[in-house]
Amino acid sequence: MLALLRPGERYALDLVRELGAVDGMVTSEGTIYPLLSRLRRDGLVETAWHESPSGPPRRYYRLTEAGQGKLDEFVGEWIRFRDAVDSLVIPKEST
Amino acid sequence: MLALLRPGERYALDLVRELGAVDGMVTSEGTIYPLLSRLRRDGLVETAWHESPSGPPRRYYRLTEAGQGKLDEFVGEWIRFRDAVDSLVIPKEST
DNA sequence: GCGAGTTCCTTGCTAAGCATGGTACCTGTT
DNA sequence: AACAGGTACCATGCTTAGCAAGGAACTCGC
Repeated sequence: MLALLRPGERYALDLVRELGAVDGMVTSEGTIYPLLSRLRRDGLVETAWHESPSGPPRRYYRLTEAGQGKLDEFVGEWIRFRDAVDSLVIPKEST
Repeated sequence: MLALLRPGERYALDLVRELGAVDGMVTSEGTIYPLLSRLRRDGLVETAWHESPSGPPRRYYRLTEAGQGKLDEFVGEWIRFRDAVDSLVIPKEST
């Protein structure tokens, strides 16, 4: 989620659609809205309302400093976790 | 969990220690006993009691056919998920 | 027969995912 | 002006998972 916001601000439904388009990812509004609320509560994202060209106003989410830091931290954890799972899950070659 | 059992049968505390020794992994008894029970309930592992050289008897877990299949299936999902997260999380180079 | 080490498992709290449903705004049509 | 359809927000309620904590039971050495 935080990574999706790195390039710039986005609104919720847009994020849902983006994730849905990525192979191997699953999400729905019921997941994303509570998640974004938590990120906001924890100060990792900020929001601002902007008008929409077609519909009600949108709440745009933007990374904070803390959010950027948390993302960097997560990337490190992810790399370690990923490599750990790889080492367990992918059979070693014995050739 | 299933991957840890691929090489052969193991008992629960042994699995906890193995996971604890892997960098980036966290577990505890409170997590894996319920997990192993679920795997057994779902027919993905079988168990057998063997005596221990030092303590009460141990319950050894072994992959079933179904468990092997589930593991293979998971590996495919893992690869797709892993690559999806990588593509989102790791900044692309613009050089 | 008692304490220490080992092994098994359960209970209870908390948090997350997600389907569902509900509200509000905007625009175009009648 | 009403209303229908699309867009966007968010909350409720169910289910499940993780995990710390605690408890029972076996074995061995003293």
